[in-house]
Amino acid sequence: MKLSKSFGKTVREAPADADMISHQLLIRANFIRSTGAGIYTFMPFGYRVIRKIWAIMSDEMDKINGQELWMPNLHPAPLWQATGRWDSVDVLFKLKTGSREYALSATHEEIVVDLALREISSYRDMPQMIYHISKKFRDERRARGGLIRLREFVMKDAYSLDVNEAALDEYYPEMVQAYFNIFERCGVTVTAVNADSGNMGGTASQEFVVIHEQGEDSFIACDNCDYAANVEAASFVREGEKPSQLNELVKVLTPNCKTIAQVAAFIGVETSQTNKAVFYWWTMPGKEENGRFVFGLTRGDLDINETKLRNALGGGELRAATEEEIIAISATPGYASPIGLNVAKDFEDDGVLVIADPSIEAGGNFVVGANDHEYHFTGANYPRDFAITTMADIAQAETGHHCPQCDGRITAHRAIEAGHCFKLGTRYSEAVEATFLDENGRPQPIFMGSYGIGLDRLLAIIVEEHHDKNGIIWPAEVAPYDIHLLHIGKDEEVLETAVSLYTDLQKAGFDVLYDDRNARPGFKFKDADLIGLPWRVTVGKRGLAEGNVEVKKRDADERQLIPVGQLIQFLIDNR
RNA sequence: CGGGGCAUGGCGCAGUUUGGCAGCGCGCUUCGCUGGGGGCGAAGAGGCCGUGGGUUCAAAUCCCGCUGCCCCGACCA
Repeated sequence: MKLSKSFGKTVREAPADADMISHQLLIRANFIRSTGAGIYTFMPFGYRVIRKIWAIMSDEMDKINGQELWMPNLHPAPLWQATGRWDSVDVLFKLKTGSREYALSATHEEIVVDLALREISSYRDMPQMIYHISKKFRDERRARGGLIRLREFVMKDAYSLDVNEAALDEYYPEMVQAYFNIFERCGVTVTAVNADSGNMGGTASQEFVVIHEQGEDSFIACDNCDYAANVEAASFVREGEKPSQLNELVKVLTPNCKTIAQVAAFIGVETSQTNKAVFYWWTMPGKEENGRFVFGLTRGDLDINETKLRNALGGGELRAATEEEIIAISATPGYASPIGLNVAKDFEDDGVLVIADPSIEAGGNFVVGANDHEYHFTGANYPRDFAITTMADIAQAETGHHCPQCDGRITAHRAIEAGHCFKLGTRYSEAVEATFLDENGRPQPIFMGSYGIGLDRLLAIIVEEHHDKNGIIWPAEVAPYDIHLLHIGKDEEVLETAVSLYTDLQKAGFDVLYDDRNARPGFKFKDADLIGLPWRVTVGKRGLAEGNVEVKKRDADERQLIPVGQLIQFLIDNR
């Protein structure tokens, strides 16, 4: 490609509101252009990188017996209604035309399970793994970070179909390894962590995360062992002992102490010597009218993780309870505890659902609300002084907590989610009765797995990890071109040499970007650094007088003079 | 969806406080000089000041509504 003919051009300044480095550099270097919030055009350079990543993914998927196909992006509504996700997936783009309704492809489980229903009839038809690379559309409430969170994006999604859970369990690690291979070939350092499977449903999932302070995800990793998990799935040891002697329950006046920090300071104890109550209104999907009050209880120094709480409840939606709802269960906002409330004995019982974190037993003689305005109790102990409905791990893991696997401490990291693997099990196949006949002629549900990586996000992550103050530094396998060729000055011999190198390098199998513009050298060098191809070859009068051209790797400081005749062999040797 | 910010030529910005000719840098066109890290000079093109209403002799500037974009949070397959 001759730079003088390429579509679009590099710009000196990125839009001021581009916050992430990848966003700034990709715009400046003419890889992407914004078309709307969370909607981008891939310019020719950017699209070449997408195709390079695409090739890596196809290669790794094919190696584990994947078959690439191409599924549609317009999904008839009945397919999504059949799995129940037409109503439960709130980022789904829906279209209506006449009497027909469609969803834009937010993901492709519905299409796959529909295909499986038609194509898989016997255990002999499995195992299968199919995948494709195509557009996804999600009505994100807030697109952000350039290519990090988009409304329209490109995803590689793969789906495995197996006869039973054991077969899925056996295949799953191959996919995880393929994921590590993909990320490694793209030059990205990932950590695999156990994660919550969220709306996807299923039995297990792993997230591939890249540590990044501007990431929107966070995960927990042990400083000492290999324990790692998304905060929504991370556990930790509740440190603290029950006191040997239980104090008496005493009601004390605590004026203006509505927060844990205030009451702890007023009484003169650590926040870990208190209990924290958080109130939610919980609704199961499709049963909005049958909402229930949920009382979440943890030790005062810990926070409730809503996803963990939701999982403890078996799903559904949570929102903060209103003051009226709190008063309606006879609790006092700011001074609440389960003491004196009609606590449900179990989920069937009508009382108040109290979900408590085990941390309320790691300690004792707590300060808790007295359900009376401006009063707290001291010396509160479970189960002596109050009942709960159930105990569950609902507290958020934080930096400094004790690792659940070893003696180490855990640290919370901000991260970008680069990929996700789910063991879906029979969540989708049962919804549409996608079954097959086993060896005994009995119908069995298909066991599915689904595995996704966002290509645009991955491209952005590559830039986040591979750049310097001058521009992008593309890893060789994903670079849009191999060589940035440029000439300096107007000297006839220089021009002729550059033009013939342009042809010869391409004949030797290299992808070459030739800066043939009549521009000053500094200008060309700045552009070369910005675009960030692995090799820069400079033809100038000075070097050529000695029969040399200058070769520089983008990520190295030193330049080498190579005789023109040996350039191709040099580049092949150093590929 | 809650909070905050921004909207002036392709990009980056000034001008808005205190209403009175729409400006600067980069980029673009033409010409000349220059030629190893975004060079210099000269002459040009390009803007309904996001949008709808209002106040006023007069609105980029003041008032009200709307839209778009960015950031934080919530949510997230």
